[in-house]
Amino acid sequence: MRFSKAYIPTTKESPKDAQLPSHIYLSRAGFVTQVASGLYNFLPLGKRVLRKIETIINEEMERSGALEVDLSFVTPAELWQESGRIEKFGKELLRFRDRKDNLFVLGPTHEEMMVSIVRNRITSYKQLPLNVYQVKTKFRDEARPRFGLMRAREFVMKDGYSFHSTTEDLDREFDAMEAAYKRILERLGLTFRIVEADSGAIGGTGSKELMVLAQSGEDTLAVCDTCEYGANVEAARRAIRTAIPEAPQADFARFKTPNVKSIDDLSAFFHVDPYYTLKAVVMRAVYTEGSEPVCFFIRGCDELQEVKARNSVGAIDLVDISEAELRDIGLVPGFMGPLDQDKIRFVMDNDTKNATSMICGANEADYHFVGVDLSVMGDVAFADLSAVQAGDGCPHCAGKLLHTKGIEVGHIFKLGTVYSVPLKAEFLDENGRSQPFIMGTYGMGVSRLVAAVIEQHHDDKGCIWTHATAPYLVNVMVSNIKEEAHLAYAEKLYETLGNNGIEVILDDRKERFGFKMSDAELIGFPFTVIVGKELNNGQVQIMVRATSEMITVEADNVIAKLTELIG
RNA sequence: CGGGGCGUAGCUCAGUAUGGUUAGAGUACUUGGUUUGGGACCAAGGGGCCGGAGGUUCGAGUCCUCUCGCCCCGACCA
Repeated sequence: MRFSKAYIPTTKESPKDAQLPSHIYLSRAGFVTQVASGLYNFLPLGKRVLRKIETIINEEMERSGALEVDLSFVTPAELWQESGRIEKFGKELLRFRDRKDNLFVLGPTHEEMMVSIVRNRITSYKQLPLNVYQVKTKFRDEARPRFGLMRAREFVMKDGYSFHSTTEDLDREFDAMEAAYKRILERLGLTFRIVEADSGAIGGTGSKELMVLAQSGEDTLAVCDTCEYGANVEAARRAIRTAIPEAPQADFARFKTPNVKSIDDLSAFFHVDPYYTLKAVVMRAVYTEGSEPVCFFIRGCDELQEVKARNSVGAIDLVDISEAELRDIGLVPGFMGPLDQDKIRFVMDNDTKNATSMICGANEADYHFVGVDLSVMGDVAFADLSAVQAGDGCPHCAGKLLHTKGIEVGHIFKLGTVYSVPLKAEFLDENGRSQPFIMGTYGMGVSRLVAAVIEQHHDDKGCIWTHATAPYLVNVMVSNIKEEAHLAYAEKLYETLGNNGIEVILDDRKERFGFKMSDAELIGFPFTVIVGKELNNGQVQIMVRATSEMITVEADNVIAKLTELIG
């Protein structure tokens, strides 16, 4: 491609709405333009990057035996009514009617459609397993699209679905998909972690997220500094604590603690480590039908992890509750404890099981119990409720957990029969009995990956594409096109590189050196060959974008050097 | 969906508190000339329903009401 013939509208100014590096640079360098909230146009460069990612995904899917399909973007609403998700998705589903007044939705994901193409066609265990996928535009009418391509309403996703007759076979495929996804991200040149994720309300038996590590990531991860363990904080576990503060000496007693309400107050009042205090957090748990207040007890040194708390009671949501409401129930804010407490449902953190020497509220204004032995609690609900903190021990090795930020670019999920049962998608097993398909689902955000590459690879000058994602690997830049010898050399180099299968662009624009250099850096081609005045000495320079290195090479040795650099 | 902010040239923004020449700058664009290794300079041009509707006024980019759009924080996000 010749730059002079290309359509690459670069700008000096960033769009005022852009915040993230990926959004700023992808706009400034002419990869995308915004159309409306959460809607983007891909210009020629952006489209090339998108296609490169898709190609790698397709190659790895082919390699792992998955079959590509392409399902209708517009899907009949009946399918969504059948699965019950039309209510669950709510306003995120963009609905509309056709001329015959039939209701349709734009597909936000394709579980229903995928099940529909398989059911009644795959009817025997002999036809299983099956793994089908597509790379397709999706639409979710997000309440708040943001961060450019990172959270758009219209986006490109690879979504795959596998169908199995046994959970063992699902496990095998799940592992195969994890390996395939890992290869895809490695080929793209990204630094990532595969982490354990919250399976959430959808149930299923396991899910993992693929997280591209970047400061701007929306998810917080707990990762081990020694082994491969990593988890979304929503699902992170930690080793049983070994460094335990010295226990306070106290017999069980009811102690007057006037106006001592917070953990800090309590800890200061008794000169005791917060580890030995019990924190009460009351929230209203909202269920599909109805709601109730629930009290979660954790150690004073811990923080409640809301997703874990929500899962522990099977709620779909937890909302804050006012002190006035607590009083109405008969609770005493600041002095709540689990002993002799029958006003509301409560759940205790696993780490409080059999805890001794504890201080907790006495459910009476200005009184706490000290020297509490929680093993007396016996048969109450325990669950993992607390948030993993930086420095906590890894559950798999002796390492420490650290917090880091990640961009969720993939999510693989063991669905089990969550969709096949309501959609009545069944096959006959070896014994001639009808069974629902056991399913897995494997998603990857293709357009989000475009942004993720830049979030992870940029500097203050612009994009730094990895070799596999670059719109063009080599930019041949003619410093001054009026120098006929320079232009002629560049033309020849451009042609030769192209003939050698290297994706190359020739910057033959009638612009000045600085202008073209800035564009090369903003766009982020991995290598720019500068053909300019050095050519008079028989030399050219290669700028390596990632390192800003300038390599001077003999003019007739450029291809060899580039080949070496590309590796 | 709650809270906050912003809509003026292709883009980035002044101008709006206190209504009053022909609505500005930078950049981008067109033409001519000079320049040519880090977003050049000179000159001459084109480009605006001041988001939209209604109102107040002799007069509205500016004041009032309504509306639409976009961004940020939060809630939400199989």
